[in-house]
Amino acid sequence: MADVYEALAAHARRAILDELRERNGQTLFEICARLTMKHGLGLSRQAISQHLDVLEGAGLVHTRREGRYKFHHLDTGPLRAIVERWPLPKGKENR
Amino acid sequence: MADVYEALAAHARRAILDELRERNGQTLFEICARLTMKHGLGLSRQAISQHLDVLEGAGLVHTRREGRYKFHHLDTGPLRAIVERWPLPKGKENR
DNA sequence: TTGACAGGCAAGTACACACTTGCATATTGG
DNA sequence: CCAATATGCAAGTGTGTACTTGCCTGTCAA
Repeated sequence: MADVYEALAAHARRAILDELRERNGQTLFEICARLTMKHGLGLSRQAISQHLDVLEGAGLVHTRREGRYKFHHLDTGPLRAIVERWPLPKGKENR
Repeated sequence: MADVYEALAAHARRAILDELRERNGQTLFEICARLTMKHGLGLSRQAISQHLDVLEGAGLVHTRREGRYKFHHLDTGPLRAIVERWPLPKGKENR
């Protein structure tokens, strides 16, 4: 299981998280299309699939299989470990 | 200026942040010694120095020069960008 | 069934970066 | 001044990993 920090290290993976935050539960092909269109990333399907594996390994993405579709869901929970490890300065914890 | 995500990607840099959280304002040599002792990392001085440069570039560490000493201070502020970009699930924002 | 669609597996390539080695620069104490 | 301390600079090496290419498996509709 890869750690959260490694998962966040790649620009493409952060873009995927952005995409899932905007529209949760997308399939691999949807993510491919939208990443190419909106974020201007020209990545192959396999590249994105590999990134999704890393994100899932870090617990940032959960998947749900349905027939020939596989839907990807964002889970920001693991990010809490970051701000718990190095607490933020007081004043605005709740945005 | 390197981004926060890249800065957090390396295990050694996270250990340095841990060390600074425990005892703020350390010099390079102090960090070297304590990393070797407590965290069991066998890194050269230059390696740690390079890591500190990255952390400073990401705004996670600020430095203060004083004679031949250079003190390193932790700043967790940039971490806020992470939880603002992908908000945490409701319920426990303030631990 | 056949064909189209959605996804998975595996090996190869290329570049980034973590780490080292060697030398140079500044500050302080004797 | 001289030696020790604390740090900086620069080039080289090697491994990890992001990305590609090629092929295979599974699901649905006609």
